[in-house]
Amino acid sequence: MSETPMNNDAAAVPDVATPSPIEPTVCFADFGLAPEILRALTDQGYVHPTPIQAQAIPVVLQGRDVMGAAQTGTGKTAGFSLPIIQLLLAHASSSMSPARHPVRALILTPTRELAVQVAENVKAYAQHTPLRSTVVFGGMDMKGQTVILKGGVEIVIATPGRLLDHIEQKNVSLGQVQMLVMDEADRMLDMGFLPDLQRIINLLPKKRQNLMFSATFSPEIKKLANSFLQQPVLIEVARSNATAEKVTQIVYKVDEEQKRDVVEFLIRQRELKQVIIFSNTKIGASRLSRHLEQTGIKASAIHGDKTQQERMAALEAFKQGEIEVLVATDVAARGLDISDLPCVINYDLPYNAEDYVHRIGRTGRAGASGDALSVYSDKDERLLADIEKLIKQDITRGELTGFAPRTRGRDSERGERSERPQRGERVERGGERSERPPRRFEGEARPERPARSYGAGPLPRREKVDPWFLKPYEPANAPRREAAATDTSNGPAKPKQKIAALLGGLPKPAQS
DNA sequence: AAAAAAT
Repeated sequence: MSETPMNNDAAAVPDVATPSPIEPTVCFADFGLAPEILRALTDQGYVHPTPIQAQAIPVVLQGRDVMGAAQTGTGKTAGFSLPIIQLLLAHASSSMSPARHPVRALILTPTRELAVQVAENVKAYAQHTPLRSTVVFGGMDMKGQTVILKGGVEIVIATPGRLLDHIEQKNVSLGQVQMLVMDEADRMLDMGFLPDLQRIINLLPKKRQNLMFSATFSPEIKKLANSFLQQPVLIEVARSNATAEKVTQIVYKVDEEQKRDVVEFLIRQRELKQVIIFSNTKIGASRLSRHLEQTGIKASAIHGDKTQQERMAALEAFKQGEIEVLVATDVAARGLDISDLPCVINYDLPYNAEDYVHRIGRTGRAGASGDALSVYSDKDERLLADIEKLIKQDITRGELTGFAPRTRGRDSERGERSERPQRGERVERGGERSERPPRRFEGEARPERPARSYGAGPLPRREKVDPWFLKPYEPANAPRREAAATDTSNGPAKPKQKIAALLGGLPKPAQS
């Protein structure tokens, strides 16, 4: 409910149309929220809180720390931002002076997109209040962010790295922060943000309210919670590893080379107009997206090699319905506010079984039904077994009735050619794509490839290229991030092993 | 074995 619904048409049912039948009907008006906040909620047509909101809002208003187990789409964002706004409102200043607008609430998120979404929600909820909020994240010019920070804001939503950058440059001070939110804390640990988190937390006043949200409860998360939450109230909405019951899951076993065509077939057969396809690799996402476009399906890729502008443009185009297919890496698996999709497709089975749950959590939300389709091949049997073990259910094996594997004559050459990574090939830019007519490479050399890349003569036979070769060269002995290492006595992203040490020298469990 | 994030 806090999350903006995908379909904004008037006929769309609000996320929370049906309050739990056991509970008496609760309204936002029952929480004693300020009229300005209720007005913002009314503006958006929200009346009834989701379960997590109903639980979290009163607890946060009491000033208690919270450990929340909830995924995106449960209304978590409103669950913490509404009471935060309410609490800050009690001492809001209407003065224009920056000094009167110190940062009082800090919300940290693992990914940039999530930060933007949370910020949009906060802004909407606080629109009738004098509270100011802003979002800071990497990949964008610092200047605009700096101006806003220096102007004074009460609520900052940030990804950790860029926030530290601003702190170091004295663009922002966190000495007055009263409330800290760590959203998707498990994800932040996975991504090696712990050292950054520690540095940020060290800059906050000791006396503050802490809210931590996590989709899973690994031992690491529990340690983190113990280290900085004070007698937290545990709020749990749905079991973290439970798959939504309304999601119909089907897996299709196909030849590895056919995955692409099968995905295309599924999109056409089901006439999918809003679907996310997950790929395990950035390059795979780009290629599949390009292939779909060549077959006339409006598609775009989103992953970490895209510029921030491209990522935001793709997301927006998808939300607007300008593109039908968003091919994504796991940048979009969690947190991203793309929900209520009728269908999600796994082009690759995720290496982490848990990610499967997160991926298919994009569909079948709020009582709606959804389909999660996956294609896999022989070599993925193990991954599938892991997934089924985690979700404790067998997934239906689907039959591809009507799918005609392409018997390619010379056509196969085109297929292979466009699939192979080209030397010097870059991830395609979002902008030029729409203007580019579908192209075929009927065996001819791509015009833009410089001939000297391969020297004179026929193209060398290309063996199966490992995409990692296409990464920029990094000397193995480069003294990477040494400064950061000395600073925190912790290197970069070495999550699991270092966590115990960071959390205060807990005795290591005796195991190898 | 990959991806995400500060540059």
